[in-house]
Order: sequence, then structure tokens, then C-alpha cells
Amino acid sequence: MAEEKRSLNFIEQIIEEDLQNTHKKEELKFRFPPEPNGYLHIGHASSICLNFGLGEKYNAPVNLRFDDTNPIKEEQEFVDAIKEDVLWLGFKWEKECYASDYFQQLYDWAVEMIKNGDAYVDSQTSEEIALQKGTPTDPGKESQYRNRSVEENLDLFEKMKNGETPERGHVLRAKIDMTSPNMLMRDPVMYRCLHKNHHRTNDTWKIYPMYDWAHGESDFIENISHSFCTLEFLPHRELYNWFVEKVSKEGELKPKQREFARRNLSHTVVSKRKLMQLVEQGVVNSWDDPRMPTISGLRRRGYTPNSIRKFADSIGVGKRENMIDVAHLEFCAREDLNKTAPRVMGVLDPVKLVITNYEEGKEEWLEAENNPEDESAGSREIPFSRELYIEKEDFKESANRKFFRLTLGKEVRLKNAYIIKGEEVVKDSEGNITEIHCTYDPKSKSGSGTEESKRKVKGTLHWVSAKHALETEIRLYDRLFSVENPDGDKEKDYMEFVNPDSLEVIKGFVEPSLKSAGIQDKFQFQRIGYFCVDKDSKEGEPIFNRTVGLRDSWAKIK
RNA sequence: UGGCCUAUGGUGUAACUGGCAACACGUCUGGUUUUGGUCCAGAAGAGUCUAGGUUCGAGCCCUAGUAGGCCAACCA
Repeated sequence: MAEEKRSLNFIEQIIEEDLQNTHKKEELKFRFPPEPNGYLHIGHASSICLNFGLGEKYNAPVNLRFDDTNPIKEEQEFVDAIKEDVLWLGFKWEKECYASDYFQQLYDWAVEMIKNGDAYVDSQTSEEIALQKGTPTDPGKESQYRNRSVEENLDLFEKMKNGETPERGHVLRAKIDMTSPNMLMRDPVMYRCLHKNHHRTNDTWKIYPMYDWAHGESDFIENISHSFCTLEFLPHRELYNWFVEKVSKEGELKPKQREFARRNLSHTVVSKRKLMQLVEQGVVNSWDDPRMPTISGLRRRGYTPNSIRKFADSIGVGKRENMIDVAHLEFCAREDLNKTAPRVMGVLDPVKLVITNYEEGKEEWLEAENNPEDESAGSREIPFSRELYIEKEDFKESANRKFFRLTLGKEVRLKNAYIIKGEEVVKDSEGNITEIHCTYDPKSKSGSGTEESKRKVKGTLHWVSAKHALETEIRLYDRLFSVENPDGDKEKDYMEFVNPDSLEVIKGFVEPSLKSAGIQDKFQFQRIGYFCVDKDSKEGEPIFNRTVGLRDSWAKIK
């Protein structure tokens, strides 16, 4: 099989260049570094696919490293959820790491830095420090504590570590350059005093390292060759390198930070604060509500790992701002589900169809193909009888030539069953159609091979036998926001753009075979869309979530 | 009154690093079809932010603009 020729993205180009100039293949190593302070979302999924995808491509190890340097926000619950999500996407990490595993090493290095005059204890308030920091256009001023003696610094730092100084009393700062055009180089804070229990180290530490100090060093400790992060960390690179330089020796391989643009999905928000608000204000029911862009939400919605990986792969990675149409994500879902989801029939908005020339009380079990895209999926039997349900919108008393469905006097095929002809309608006193009467052609049975069965008719309808059908709850999900970029308007709150119709709960009828469907099972309801069994289901009473509708060119004609 | 990043069809990415802009989604035609799905065939749609320059030749290089983004948490 010919290998698909695909051009390299800029990240891969960097790696290829390094492979030629500085790195051996065995030295490649990557990492995915989430902070365990919330649930992973589709943006993280892209990052996971990037890092682990690189690992697969180059046959290089990828560590899962929790960036757990802030005990105020981080919890074990999130660690567990993150691991589940990464695993679910189908990736395996080389090592499960924690920045907190390196606290001692980090501390020892910090002591060294103090001794070398590269760090000092500042005893000002954060407000004073902020004031001295200057602005992007004005240089900062040096702290009056900047030139404390090494002994005093060591002594204070020790006390900080032991919890003998109050929280927020002192910080350890790197001594760099208060006039640097890069704000991050203006003596950044390395440690703060936090007398808070950590989810892994408990009360061992009273000081906790800041991101910049911990991250690059963690990469260094783990021998990460390439450390990929989003563009907003670009200014951090200078600091990242400065810190690594301080702790590494000549000739040692140093990790490289490189930045890519985060990938934005249309019609959604992704910030933890906003996602949390959606949950807390009851706009959605939970973090894994199928409308949420969280990985757990997408999973519950019916997205497959494969579809998400394909998505991440197909949108690529770059350095410019972007807004990826959610329609592309939906395409990836359909593409995958089309090949894998068994076909079934379900009627969402039923109207009764009576076949007047079909014997009362009679029932037949008809063969139905499970998946025309996959012969190995086999077939099943579905019950047929005199009274059926069909979709209300599949009938019109009279219609133009473009309507390929049931009308009076015209023929259509009932999928996997017979050809029928519309005869008359029964209406209630208000003129609503309560029943449609039709006749069927007994010789037209699907697959019977008769002349009649081969007749061309203008349309095919899905249906369920009224007597046999299983009534179920069906949750029709739609986009959570009605505009492309809900948090892109500075004047308006994103909450104003919540789509009031993002969820419609209905009762529908599905074929009886679905009674035994299990949680997370995915199906195509023929002519309607893809559905997934929700975890709220009870034994024998499946609840279906609509993942995404089928492409619908009829909707456009209408 | 700073520094840094980015700029290619509606959207997302390409262009073997100087040789008449390609792929996917979306859109529109037509064909196949017992899903108005899938599949197949085809079309429209950018001349690459602007202005200069280098070159036989520039989306790729240079200069100057313009537009958007990022940077002043004891967050990551």
C-alpha cells in the first residue's frame, strides 16, 4: 500500500530539523502536561493528539505529567478524570508523572541558585512587587530586598519551607533583569508560601513552585526533547531557557519549548470559568452534559475516540488564530459512525399508518441489514404488522414532484418491507391527521426477488410496528450557542448567545431490538441521524442522545 | 511610548523551502442507491493584507506600512 504523502506541519518540521542537526531518534520524548484543576475539553484533545500523535509517529515515549504546583486549585478527582479521558482517546503514556514528584529536586536547585546569587527572598507584598514590575512600556524597579546576603536568603528560604513564615509573607524570586522588555524576566517569582495541603504531598511542603520554575525543570528532569505549548507561552520561552540553563550542565540535552496556536471551535466556549458557569447556572446539567465541549461531554454525546482523533489530525496545527467550524467536527463524527454504527429504525414524531389490506392480528418478522457499509455486521429481524408508526413529516396529502415521500394515491417503499400506496387520511375534529390509511402490495416484499419487489418507487420510509415498538426517551441535542464566537463580543456576555433549543427531550418509538442496547452503544436511526445510549438509561429502557443528524439535503430544498 | 507573534478561497491547512496556488470541510451540478445517508463524477470559489524592492521569475527573500493577537496573577 502506498504511503499517503502528506506534508509536514511546522512542529514536525522542527523535529525533522533537530533530527538532522542535534537529536538522535532515541532522544525524542514528549509530554502532555495538564493541570489537574478541571475537566479536559476538545482543545486539550487536540493537544493530546498532537503530543501522543508525535509519539506514535516517531515511536517516542510520551509522559503524562500533571502540573500540580498549585494545591489551592488541584484535586485528585481531576487527575482520575484526565487519565480516563486520555486512555479513552486511545493513547498510552510512558510514565505517569507529577511536578510534585520533583518538589525536593526543585528545592535543592533553588538553594543552589541562592548560593550562586541567582535568586533572593523578597519580603514585599504582592501589590508592592506588582508596582515595581513596571509595564510593558516602562521598565521595572529593583526590590530593596534584592541584594540580601546569601546567608540571610538561605535562612529565610529555609524558614519559608518549614512554614515558619506567614503565607504571602515572602517569595523567592529569580534575580534576572528588572528592565527587560520581557515582563517575565523582571525577577519572576519562583516560590510562594502556601500552607495548604497538596493532593499528593499532603502537608510536607509550605512553599510551592510557580509554573515557570517547575515546568521547564520538569521537562529537563524527564528528558523531554520537545515541550509543546500554546502561543500565549511564547514570552515564557526566554525564562524557560534561562531556568534550564541554570540547572543543566554543558553538553546536556536541554528541552525545547515550542508554541502552537490553540485551536478554537465555533459555537462553543472552552474556558474553565465559563464552562463552570454553564454548569452552575443550570444551562447544562453537568460537566459531562452532551452539549459540553468537554471530552466527557463529547463521549456521552456519542463521539468516538476515532472521530476526535481524525478531527484533530485533519485540522492540523499552525501559529495563526483560527476558528474551526463545528460542522467539521460533526463531519468527522458522521464519517466514523457511518462505517461503524448499526442501522436501526426509530420514529421521532409518530403518526399511525394502517395497512387496510393487511390481515388483522398477523405479524411477520422481516430481515434487515445491520450496516450496508459493513457486510460482516450481518442482519437482524424486525416485526411488521397492520399498524405502524411513520414520521409525520413523511406524509403530505398532496405534494409537488420534489416530495419523495408518502402522499395519497402514490407509492413508496417501507424500508425492509413492502411497497404501499396512500389511500386516505383520518382527521380529528380540528383537522389534525390521526391516521393514514394505505394498502400494500403483498408481492413487493423486500428481498423476495419478485418483479413487484423490484419496482422503482419515488421514496423509502422508515417505520416501526406500533404493537412491537419500544417507547423511549430521546434527547435531541443541538449547538449550545447560536453564534459562531459566543465569547468574541466584548460588549455582550456569552450567556446571551446560549441556544434556547440546545436540548429537546421527546418520546419516540424505536424497534424492539433496541431494548437490549447498552450504555454508550451507538446506532444510526435510518434517515435521521446517529444516536448513542445515555448513561441515564435503565435496564430495558434505553435513553438515546442524538450525536448528530445525517446530512440532510432535503432540508435545504424545503 | 515598548517587545514579541501572525496574515493564503466561506472555514482549516498545503505549496518539496524562488518556478504560473493544492487538499479537506462547506456550497452547487449530475450519476448510483430499498437511508433525500453513503459512494462516484464534476463545478464554482483565493491570485496569497497593502506599497515598494531584489530576481528572468516571489505566497515564499528584503524594507516600510496596515490589521489582528499575546505580554504588567504569590494562576497554569
